[in-house]
Amino acid sequence: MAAGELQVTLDAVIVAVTDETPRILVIDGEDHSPRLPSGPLDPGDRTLDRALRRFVRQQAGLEVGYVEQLYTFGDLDRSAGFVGRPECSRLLSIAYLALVRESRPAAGATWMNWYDLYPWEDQRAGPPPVLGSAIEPAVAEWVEASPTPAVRSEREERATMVFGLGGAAWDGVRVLERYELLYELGLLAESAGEDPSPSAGLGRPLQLDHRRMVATALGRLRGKLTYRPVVFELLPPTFTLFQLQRLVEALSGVRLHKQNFRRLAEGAGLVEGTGEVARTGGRPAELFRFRREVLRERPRPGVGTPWTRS
Amino acid sequence: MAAGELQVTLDAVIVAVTDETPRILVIDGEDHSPRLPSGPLDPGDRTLDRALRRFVRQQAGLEVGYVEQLYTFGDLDRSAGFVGRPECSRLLSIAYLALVRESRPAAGATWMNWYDLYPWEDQRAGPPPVLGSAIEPAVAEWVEASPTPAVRSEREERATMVFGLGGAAWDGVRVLERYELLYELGLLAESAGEDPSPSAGLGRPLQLDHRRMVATALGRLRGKLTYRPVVFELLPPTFTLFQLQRLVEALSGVRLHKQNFRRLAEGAGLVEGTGEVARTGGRPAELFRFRREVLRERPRPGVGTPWTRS
DNA sequence: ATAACTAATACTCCCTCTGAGCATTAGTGA
DNA sequence: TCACTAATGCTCAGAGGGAGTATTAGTTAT
Repeated sequence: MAAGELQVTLDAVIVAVTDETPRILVIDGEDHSPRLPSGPLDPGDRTLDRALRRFVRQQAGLEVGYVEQLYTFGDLDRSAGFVGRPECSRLLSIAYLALVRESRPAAGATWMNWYDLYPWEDQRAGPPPVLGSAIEPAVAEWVEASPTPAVRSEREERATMVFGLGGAAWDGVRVLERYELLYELGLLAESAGEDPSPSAGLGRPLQLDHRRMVATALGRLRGKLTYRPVVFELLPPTFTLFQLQRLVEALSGVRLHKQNFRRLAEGAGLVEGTGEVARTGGRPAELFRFRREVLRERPRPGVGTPWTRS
Repeated sequence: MAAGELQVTLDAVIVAVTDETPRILVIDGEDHSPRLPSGPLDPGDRTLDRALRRFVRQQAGLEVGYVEQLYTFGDLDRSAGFVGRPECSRLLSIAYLALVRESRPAAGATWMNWYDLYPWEDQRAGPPPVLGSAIEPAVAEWVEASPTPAVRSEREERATMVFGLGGAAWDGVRVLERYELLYELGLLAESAGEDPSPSAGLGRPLQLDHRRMVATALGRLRGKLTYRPVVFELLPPTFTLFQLQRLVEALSGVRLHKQNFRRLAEGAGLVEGTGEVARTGGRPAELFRFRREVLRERPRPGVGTPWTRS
């Protein structure tokens, strides 16, 4: 690969949720860490969208439904520290988010729990231990080590915003910003440099900057939940309200108040009961379906989540 | 240019607001319509961001502050109907949104009212006449012309969602969706095809698909207003609350309730008074400044707008 | 059978946010 | 001094949403 050469690929973050675990599809790298499904931009593809669906079909044997462009990555240091990629060539990757219902496994591809990549993002059982044991001390130290008061103020602001330190609110959407701060602090395997790094509990890396891409996807998805009915792309056509709630909790990483969730979902006209019931282990639950008409009634239908823990 | 060749550019939607008019920077095309500032991706640019700032400096003599990546356009039909571009070559454009404070004009570049591109988006003086005279009839006709009930239902849903027909709410953020529907209906100059097109009042086109890019930018900016304090990028360091309100109105295309706007801006801790006052023609107004601390206090600080007209 | 358990569903309370309007104040210019 | 302009202050009502209590309808263990 010559210096200055430009290579363009499409990368896909394919998300499915089974058993309250959000997963992404990764391709096993033999001696490397796993990587995202990714394909070249073929001159024959009329649209980028089609190109993406084509190579996802080829590589993962998957027919994706919902697809959305995420971000285009093209900085020169993307492959920093990664063997086999000269830094002088530019790698341009157009990342996509795709949601699928069924999670049929595919040859060479694996479903991977996305909280294995970002353990600190799963707050369903309260703040994860890594936060207190490794992250918050490191961030606090970084703030302390500020060379000037101005820098210190900047760092404080960032720490507060991003990790909700100092009693501030934790914003579930800021996945990427948290990832980037940890990256800068050298806490992640892919940024640790020569230091063997104390990356215990700080998640598994992916190839190149794919972990950053997935962070982008996660943040985007969490944000979109609240104003577009995207959850239903991940559900079977009929489901109980509790299933829906568990799904939203899995994606947002937060526990929700059951009764309020019901009220919200029904009150917003997001779902409607089918008369059928499902046996669930306790009192049988009514089965619901997505109410498409809500799109006509409300400008921004979605499932609200309290992003804040005080 | 050979078939199958790939050309990558960065395109910039640079926004400034003066006198309650949001404007974008365009480069005058001699015999074509205006185009966005756009530059090649240089191998020497370490990051895409820097590449953008560099060529904006070169082409428009402008130093931009806030910069955000918007979307990457790469479908094959992007240059459809545009002279001088064979359709077999793929044009990949990474579009950016940039906000600037001062609007010093630049040689070869002009500031253009963005509502000249989308007259239907400015609802500050009530629904613009084009909506009733041209758009709504055309959309209604399109719905009527549905071949099957299923298609009809889809079209109805889309018309309702996007243009707020049938008493539904108008969502200011859906700029791109409105543009795309009008495009599909053949109402816009760039989509009219052989038909000379009745594009009166339907806005001026830009080169290639640049009008679509600006629509993306506008929608994104309107959305971002509500949860990030981006407005202040467009304001001088010190301003009156009414100035701020006029700015938000200009961007969102909607009139706001003055007293409530004040309460909101102050109550949310978004701004703080400097003791100074400005002579405004009536009772002097206090000058305010952006309160940076709000970033630490609130997870998603922004100026709310009622996106809905019933 | 009956009790213990699980999970769904119903309802209440209260606080905040926000849309809308009325009222007052402090300047400018005829 | 009055008319006018624009800023500022205040009230009120309804919607939304966070949190808790109570009730119901099943399953499972004894």
